[in-house]
Amino acid sequence: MDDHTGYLIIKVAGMAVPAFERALVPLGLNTRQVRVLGFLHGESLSQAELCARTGLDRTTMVAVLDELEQLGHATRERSKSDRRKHVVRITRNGKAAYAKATKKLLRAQEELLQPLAPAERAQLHTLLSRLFDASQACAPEPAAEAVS
Amino acid sequence: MDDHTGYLIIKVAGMAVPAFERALVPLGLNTRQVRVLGFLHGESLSQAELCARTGLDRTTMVAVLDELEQLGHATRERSKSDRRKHVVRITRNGKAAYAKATKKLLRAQEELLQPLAPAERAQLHTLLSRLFDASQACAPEPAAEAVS
DNA sequence: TATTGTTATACTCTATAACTATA
DNA sequence: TATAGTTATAGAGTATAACAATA
Repeated sequence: MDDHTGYLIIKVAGMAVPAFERALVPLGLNTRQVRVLGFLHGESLSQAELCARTGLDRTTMVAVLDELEQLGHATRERSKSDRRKHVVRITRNGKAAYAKATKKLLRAQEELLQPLAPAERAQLHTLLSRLFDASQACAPEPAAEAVS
Repeated sequence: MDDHTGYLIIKVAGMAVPAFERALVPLGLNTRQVRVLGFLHGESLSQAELCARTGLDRTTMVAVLDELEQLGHATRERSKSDRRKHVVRITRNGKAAYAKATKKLLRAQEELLQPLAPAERAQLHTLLSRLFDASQACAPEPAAEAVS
């Protein structure tokens, strides 16, 4: 069973996940927090919209935003147009942290892919993209809108 | 961040894991059980040796073997040479179940890799092998011996 | 004293349901 | 009635420690 491609994918991912988590430890962040910050980089979103984009459920999102707020990387305030919603914004500190995190993650990825030549990395990327895109084509999600 | 290779690997693995688990549902098995059965296919091993090969810890192994024993796929008996050890053997039923499971997993893999042409699948396999082997070369584990 | 298998415990993740406030 | 956010709770999964039997 160990020589199957599907098993290899899972094994390599099993190496990647802790590598990325480790890379963020010096910043006091985890990958979930960085992922949420990434979606806030360009626009402010409600928690429900963040859930739709990240795939996290709303109870998890509450915890992640509690953490990001405490770190000073994001803020929550009531929406003026719909007072049920919280507008989540990334702070200046949050943007700086996200930039640092991106660099750390890229370096971790470099290390992970180091056994491959540049052309091979591009090949791998293309092949994985094809697999991922094919699965996304099956279950299309409507994009969420930004909020004021 | 979504366009990074490391993230793609994790995403594709996130598709593969539930696909494999789903493929085994009709057999009443999970991937962990099948993985353990695979190591028993050729030889009988103690629980500690199974742990060394599968990477599962010994408390988890107890639970997995309880399940396999109840399903009639494996047996435990005390080793004659060292009465602390349990010799774990796969049964005839267990071998049959493992054969069926392997077919199911292969079919699930076929489906997962269906977006790629045969040559591309081979390419993907080679690239992932290189990444996996490189990581294994860093942390070599001594192989466990069989037991009577 | 160390090792094997076992049990008990705790801790993390995740999923569900219930509650509030707003619409 | 439905939605957004929150809280509480229960379940699976995993890791740690303690224990009995054996070496």
